[in-house]
Amino acid sequence: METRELRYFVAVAEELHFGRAAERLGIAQPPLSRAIGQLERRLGARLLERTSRSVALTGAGEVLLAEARTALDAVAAAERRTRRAAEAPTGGAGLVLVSKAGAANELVAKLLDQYAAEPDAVGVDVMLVGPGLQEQALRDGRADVAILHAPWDDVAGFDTEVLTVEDPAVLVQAGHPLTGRDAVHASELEALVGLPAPRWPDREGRYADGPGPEVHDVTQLLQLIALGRTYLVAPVSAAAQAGEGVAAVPLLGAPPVTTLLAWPPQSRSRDLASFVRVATGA
Amino acid sequence: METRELRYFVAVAEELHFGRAAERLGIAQPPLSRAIGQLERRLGARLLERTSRSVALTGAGEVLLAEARTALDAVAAAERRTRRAAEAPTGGAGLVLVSKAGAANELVAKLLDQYAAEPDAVGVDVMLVGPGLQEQALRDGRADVAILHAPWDDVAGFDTEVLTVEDPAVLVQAGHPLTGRDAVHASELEALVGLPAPRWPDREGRYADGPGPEVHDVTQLLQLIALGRTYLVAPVSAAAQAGEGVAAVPLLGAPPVTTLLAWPPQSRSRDLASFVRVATGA
DNA sequence: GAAGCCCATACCCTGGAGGTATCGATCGCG
DNA sequence: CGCGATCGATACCTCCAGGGTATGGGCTTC
Repeated sequence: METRELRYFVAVAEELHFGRAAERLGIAQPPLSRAIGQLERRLGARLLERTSRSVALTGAGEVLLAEARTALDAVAAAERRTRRAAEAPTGGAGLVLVSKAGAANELVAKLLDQYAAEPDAVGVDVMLVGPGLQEQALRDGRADVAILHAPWDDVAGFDTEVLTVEDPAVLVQAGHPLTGRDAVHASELEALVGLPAPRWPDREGRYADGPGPEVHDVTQLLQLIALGRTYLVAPVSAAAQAGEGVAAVPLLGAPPVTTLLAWPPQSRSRDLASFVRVATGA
Repeated sequence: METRELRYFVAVAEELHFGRAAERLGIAQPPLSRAIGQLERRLGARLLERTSRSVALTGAGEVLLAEARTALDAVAAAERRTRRAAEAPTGGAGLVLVSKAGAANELVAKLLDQYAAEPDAVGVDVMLVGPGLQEQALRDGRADVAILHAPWDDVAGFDTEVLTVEDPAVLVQAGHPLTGRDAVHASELEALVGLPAPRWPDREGRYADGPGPEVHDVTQLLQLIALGRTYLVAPVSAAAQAGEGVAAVPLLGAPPVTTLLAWPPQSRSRDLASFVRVATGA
């Protein structure tokens, strides 16, 4: 199977419409129909159930959609990381670290300082993205190593090292009724806080429907908290840099927040290995 | 990048010889030279340093080799799993479980029985391979779920659930001096056992050089142990099924052996999920 | 039943992948 | 030092696969 075929199939599977998929791919509809037909014939599997009015995925089609996405990510990662490896000696960054915008700032700063002091250190670019998007950056090669927060971020499929374990806290507007309390229990959180959770964009930059403000970075989020429009559950350390107008209340009965370093398991890069070694204090 | 280009590059990178790589790929040498040249031009990166007498990987080339291997595995997995998904309703196996030949037999049997009793159970094929080859089967889609043994097998990159934790033991010929002892400490194992470790084939079916007999399944290995030609460190449960002529001595000072279930993290298959649920006793 | 939507088929054309022949550089050897 | 052998690169040709346009044919909708 060629990546072109996988790209074509993913486009059709996502659009469930040959015409729109072809437009998205920048080709005409007939070649797309043929390409999918050939793919089905060679796999010996029906991937799409189509009538002249609708297109639907078969079971095999759903399997291929999931597998094709990860395969295409792996190919994209190969291309990006190779490009970066070639540029690295001539001024490009040797490593890209991705973190949640606004999170774990102190930790990251300390980490970068420590690493920069190493004799064989290479340049490190820091990339900041919304929650849940770091994993994607790691998978498709835009980043080499990520700061993740279990249990919120999905750690599956990466090598990890734990950096810190912290208790969670609720961040609300200063003066909110909750701030009068010593702590909140997770089970009563929703009722007591009385505010909608913020909504972050997904990997295509779109927002799901629902209550709660749309946010795309932490500065913006902290302002919205200070204005009493939303709240946030975060590690206690985040409360320190929240600033004016925001108060933190310890959250009980919730799992601790583990900050960890994650990287793709097949990475055998010398630079990455030495970065991880420094980060884990070995 | 197309998978064809990645296959070509991997062939050259592994052979470090355009002629042999072309032969392996079943094409002539000139198109291969051109394809690599084009790849380098499009990536803007020199991948191979070649003189008329030698071919060597550049830094970028090494990165691409590692990344390309995992990308090609992902593509192969997409193809295999799609094929299997299409065959499943008509008699093919819905799931493929891969385990080390001869290991954890009882556990696996119990697991399969429990799962088969589920209302929505699908057929499960069991695939047995040599140590260290299960991960590859999982990565390239020949299997959906594996039984692995930490810390011997490499768990990186998979979702896992722990099944059992056991103490390790040394399996030697019955009557071996060691069998007179209550236990052995890991640090003194090599000196006391006085035998070479067995050698298993790697992913291409080749054996590394060194002392110790070449083995490719556990029956064969147990016979060799009974003949006093080699020894094995295994979880204590393995000793039970070792049979005549083989004795087990507890091994101290070594990490416990964790038997775990592993599967590719992106798998969203309903069947796999229910298998894992049964296996973890939830 | 007329119109519109949408996927499949028919047919043509071009780019690029693959083949053969050969060059040019390098190394070993007498 | 010159000769042959080795090996990657280049030149040139062929052919097919991937892409385009035109159109058919099944459904749905008023």
